[in-house]
Amino acid sequence: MSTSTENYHHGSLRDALLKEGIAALEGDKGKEPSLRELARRVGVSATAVYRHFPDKQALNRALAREGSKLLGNAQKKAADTAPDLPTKFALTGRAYVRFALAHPVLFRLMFTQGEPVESGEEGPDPARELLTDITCKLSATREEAERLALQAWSIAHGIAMLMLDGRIPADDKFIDHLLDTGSLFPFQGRSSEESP
Amino acid sequence: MSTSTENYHHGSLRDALLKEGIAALEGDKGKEPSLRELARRVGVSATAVYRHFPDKQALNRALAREGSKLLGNAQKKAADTAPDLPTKFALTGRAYVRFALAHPVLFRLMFTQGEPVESGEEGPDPARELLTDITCKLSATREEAERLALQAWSIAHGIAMLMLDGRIPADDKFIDHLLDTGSLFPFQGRSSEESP
DNA sequence: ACCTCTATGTTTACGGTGTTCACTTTAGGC
DNA sequence: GCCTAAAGTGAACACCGTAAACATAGAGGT
Repeated sequence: MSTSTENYHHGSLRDALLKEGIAALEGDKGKEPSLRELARRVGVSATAVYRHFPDKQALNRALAREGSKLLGNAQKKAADTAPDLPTKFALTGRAYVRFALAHPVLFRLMFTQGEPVESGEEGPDPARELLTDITCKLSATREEAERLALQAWSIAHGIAMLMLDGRIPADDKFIDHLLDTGSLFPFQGRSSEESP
Repeated sequence: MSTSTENYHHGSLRDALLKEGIAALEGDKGKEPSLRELARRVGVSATAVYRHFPDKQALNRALAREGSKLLGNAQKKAADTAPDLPTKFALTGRAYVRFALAHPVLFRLMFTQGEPVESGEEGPDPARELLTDITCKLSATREEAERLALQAWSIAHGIAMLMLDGRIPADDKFIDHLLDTGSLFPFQGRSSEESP
């Protein structure tokens, strides 16, 4: 009984906290759980958390990194279903916004608590890598690729945020309507259809 | 001595709270002040606040509305310096992002605490009105105008948020670089220069 | 002029939070 | 089989938002 769960001593508390933390963030409530609440859920005293994270912010950062992985996977999966690059590009953006709507609290946390731009340190953001990877193949110059990537990111992020904040109807069709920037990205045709 | 400040009994507490609240949000700290802290600053007991706002969220909403006015003014001022519509459009977007960078906490509050999309009720958002006003004149159909407005809003908002969250360098030149969406909006030329 | 009534502000209190500190337990290496 | 360092505990502190009961002052009718 020392393999995984059940016996927190030695081993699993940190993972258990992350797992329960993510689960809590997915919960219907629009609020992130408190440190104490989280400890309660996992059946441990509040202060035990401090054996694994220096403070709540560190916990949140870990959760945010977990979320980045999830987002990266979602986008990768979306991109893999696309036949050509332009479609990959479009589906990637759509997956981004959909992820935000599907995990609102986690998504917010990812950007509120994330690392402060000095990219190097932590594991590289997979979502960002995928994006620049695509735009590099789509653009002539490296400069244009970077600009394209950041502009696309901005649009998707803006749509996601405005929808999360209730400023724009969070409608699935509406996502596509807004993401279809027509002439902005010349390669982006009216080709691909809705995926299920 | 009953005209304005000095004697809170009868009159000015609500306004004083809003004023001090905005001031606190502008303060260097990246954190919104607590209810109690705010009351302390204004020299009143914590519970006195509840005579003017049902709860903290209501106070925040009032502050958010105040912020919207400020943003609206900033954009209007920016738009007024522009000779033609396309330039108005461009400068409006730029003013939006710059406002966010200049008042990060307030800007966040405006969208975190704002009314839930059912526009009607409160005073109409001046910034949004200005934007749709411009895009209506720029687009042929009403539909295209609305789409243009929301797409432009999304880009600006995305840039603002990503910069606030430290995902993108919050550089002044960079704002223009990203906001220049080239062919997206055909009318948008390379005409206008930097404003002081 | 008085008395009253209501709007405004105060004190006290409760449950919740993040975090610190001194302590106990426990698992694994010698 | 000890012993030590890692892992978990409980009490305590300073905050927070909010509720309830109380205090006061100022306007307005009589």
